[in-house]
Amino acid sequence: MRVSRTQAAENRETVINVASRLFRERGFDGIGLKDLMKGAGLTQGAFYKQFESKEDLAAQASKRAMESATHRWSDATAANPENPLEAVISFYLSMGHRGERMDGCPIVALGSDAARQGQDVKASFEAGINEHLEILGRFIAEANGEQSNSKAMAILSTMVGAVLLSRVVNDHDLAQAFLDAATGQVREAVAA
Amino acid sequence: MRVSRTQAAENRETVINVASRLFRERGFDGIGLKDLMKGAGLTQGAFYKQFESKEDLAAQASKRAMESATHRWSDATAANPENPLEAVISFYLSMGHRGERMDGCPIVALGSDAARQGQDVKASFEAGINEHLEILGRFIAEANGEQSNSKAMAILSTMVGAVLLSRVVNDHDLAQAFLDAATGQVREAVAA
DNA sequence: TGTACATCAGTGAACGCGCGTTCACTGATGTAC
DNA sequence: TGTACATCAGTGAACGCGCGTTCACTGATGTAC
Repeated sequence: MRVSRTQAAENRETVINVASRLFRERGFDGIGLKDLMKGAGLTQGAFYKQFESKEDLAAQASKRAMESATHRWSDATAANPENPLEAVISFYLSMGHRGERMDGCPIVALGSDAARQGQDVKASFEAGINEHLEILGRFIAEANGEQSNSKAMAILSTMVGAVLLSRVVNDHDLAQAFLDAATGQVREAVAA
Repeated sequence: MRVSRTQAAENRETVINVASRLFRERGFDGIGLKDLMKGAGLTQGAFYKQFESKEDLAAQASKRAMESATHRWSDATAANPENPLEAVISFYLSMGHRGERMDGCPIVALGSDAARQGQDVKASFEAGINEHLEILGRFIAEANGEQSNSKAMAILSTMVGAVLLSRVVNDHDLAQAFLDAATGQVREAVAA
């Protein structure tokens, strides 16, 4: 049965939000359209009224996931507005973040998968990464007055790699050691 | 028809080698047993004479992929034996490595997928990561006399993150910038 | 403002297909004597 | 060393299942008058 335009638009947003979380948890290939739509309270048949293909949804959901990641950075800095960089670092390089794949950084959760996707998905990631770099660059400038894009890239690399490595090992102590080592190096890089 | 024990053992090794490459290229969910066996010159029916399940193969192939990654590090250092650390850094953080998912570092190619797998796959990664850390630690000690596990972890994090980030963006220049930024930071970290 | 009709978001079944896994069978290999 | 038999790696078809996608249908929404 037909549904109002605003309701349809809301449903679309819900599907994208649900997908952005379930893709992160299970991978693009790890969850089907049926379960994705069910998570949004709809049936699979409605999917193609809103999206061109699963790949199309993957691109939309990747964009949404990256946007929600920048929101989480904002939330983290709200707790420590005097030192936003330190706030981001300690949130990102925490065992809490390691544990929540579904709501955590999409680069870590989906990076290996995204590298195999088409250019639309990569464009979503690229846009989000540029946004992340801009925010990081601003915080670094606040911390030491230096305007360095390269430093932001190196720091993002270290943080992404450390959380990824912490997730692929069983050993909690080793996972923690990666996060700690990265924290130390990032702090040094900022100060340098 | 039956095949000699040595032939059967060789076939098993071939399947593991093929899987270690195809999993890296397409992900654990991106390639089926039929194509995996075909890549080894066998039919799918033979699979369960050699492996318990696809997950079992994933664990074996992950182990093999990590081992072949350490071999590549050795090859890289053979080209520049006086500065093995620099040899590894410049090989790992290159656009060439970015482009060859199938033969490149499994942590980058499969890290996000591995984080969703069972403990056997993670154990394979963990063992390979420890091996990588040991090699890195040795090279760092050669370079500056310092014995620091933490430094090896931070450097590995930076390198893994940089290649992952370079792969999820379409823009070649941005990809190159991530590799360059990481190269700079890793060199500084070694010198520090 | 009220009525008649066209639109279209959502439903649920169906499509063909490839998946991981199982199985009866084959025939060369390995073993027992 | 030669023969008879048991073993078992590999074959190819079949299993049930879930996948992404399509489609006829429904009925409330939106539009035209």
